[in-house]
Amino acid sequence: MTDTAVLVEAIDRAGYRVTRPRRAVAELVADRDGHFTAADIVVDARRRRPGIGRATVFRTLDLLAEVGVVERVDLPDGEHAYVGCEPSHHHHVICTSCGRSTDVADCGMREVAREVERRSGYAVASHRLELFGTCPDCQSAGDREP
Amino acid sequence: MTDTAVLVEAIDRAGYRVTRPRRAVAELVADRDGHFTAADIVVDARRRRPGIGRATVFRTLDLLAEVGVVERVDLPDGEHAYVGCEPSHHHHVICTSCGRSTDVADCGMREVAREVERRSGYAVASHRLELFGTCPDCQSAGDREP
DNA sequence: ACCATTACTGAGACTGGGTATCATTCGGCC
DNA sequence: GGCCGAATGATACCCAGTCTCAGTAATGGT
Repeated sequence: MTDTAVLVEAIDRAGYRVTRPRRAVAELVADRDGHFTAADIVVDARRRRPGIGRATVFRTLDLLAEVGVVERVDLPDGEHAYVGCEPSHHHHVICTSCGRSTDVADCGMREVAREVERRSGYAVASHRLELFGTCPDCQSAGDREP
Repeated sequence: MTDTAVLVEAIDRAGYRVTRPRRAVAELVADRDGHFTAADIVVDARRRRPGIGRATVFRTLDLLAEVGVVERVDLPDGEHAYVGCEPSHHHHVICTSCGRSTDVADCGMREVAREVERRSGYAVASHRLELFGTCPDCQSAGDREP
């Protein structure tokens, strides 16, 4: 969960207008804990902020992603989702049990990429890494009631 | 590009029926060089093998993925695509210029995953890694005509 | 070679995510 | 307060992927 103000400020700082609908979407995103889909936010919006159009939700999520305070991830089942995050290069570990996600720094990916370049001859420009597993909370919960 | 026979045999070996439409899709997949989408194959099929239903193409691609001779990847733009590959754990480097892809072994991902576990407390169960860059051919082509 | 079983197929309807259009509104600067 | 263009929302639309179901054909047994 991120703070609404951070999201709004990122929009502002990037030179985009801070409008009522964008504020509303930012708030809904901030209230989310783990990963969420555009559809989730659309539902939230319909319930808690009627009057906000579907298209606007999609546009605002795109915007938040562009601004770097939210990132698109692909779940193992191929579904597109978003997670709130800090605007710097990093990856995500996603809990397959509760959906929460945590940012992690590069953790040696630089070396892996270099090794791949050496072996394949490719000039690696970017990569996408997503890790899936069980978060600490769900691990202890699982231990107690298996 | 993979050999049609390998694809067909994988289907057979897994206990599925080797039917005419499946053979046809396998052939179209084998003829593809880089990554391709389901839509690509649907188009190919309509042109070169009229009579094969859209649903069948999707079903067969799923099947090939399940059998492990083809893998689903997510392109940087979020598009779902497939690449032909050997049936073992590995990752892909995808050329953003020509679309060709190459398999690469783990290259130290084990260590990265362990490091992530240490830092985040998550029990990492699986990961998805895709690398994007320029393949050797496109690099030298780019050097010549920039 | 024939048959029976049943997995597989094709056509088309359907769903759901995402985008395009366009008249209207409203944020932000003067 | 007023202007102007960016942003909005309603809706139509598009495309990927799935479901349904009656018809078909690949296997395995004989």
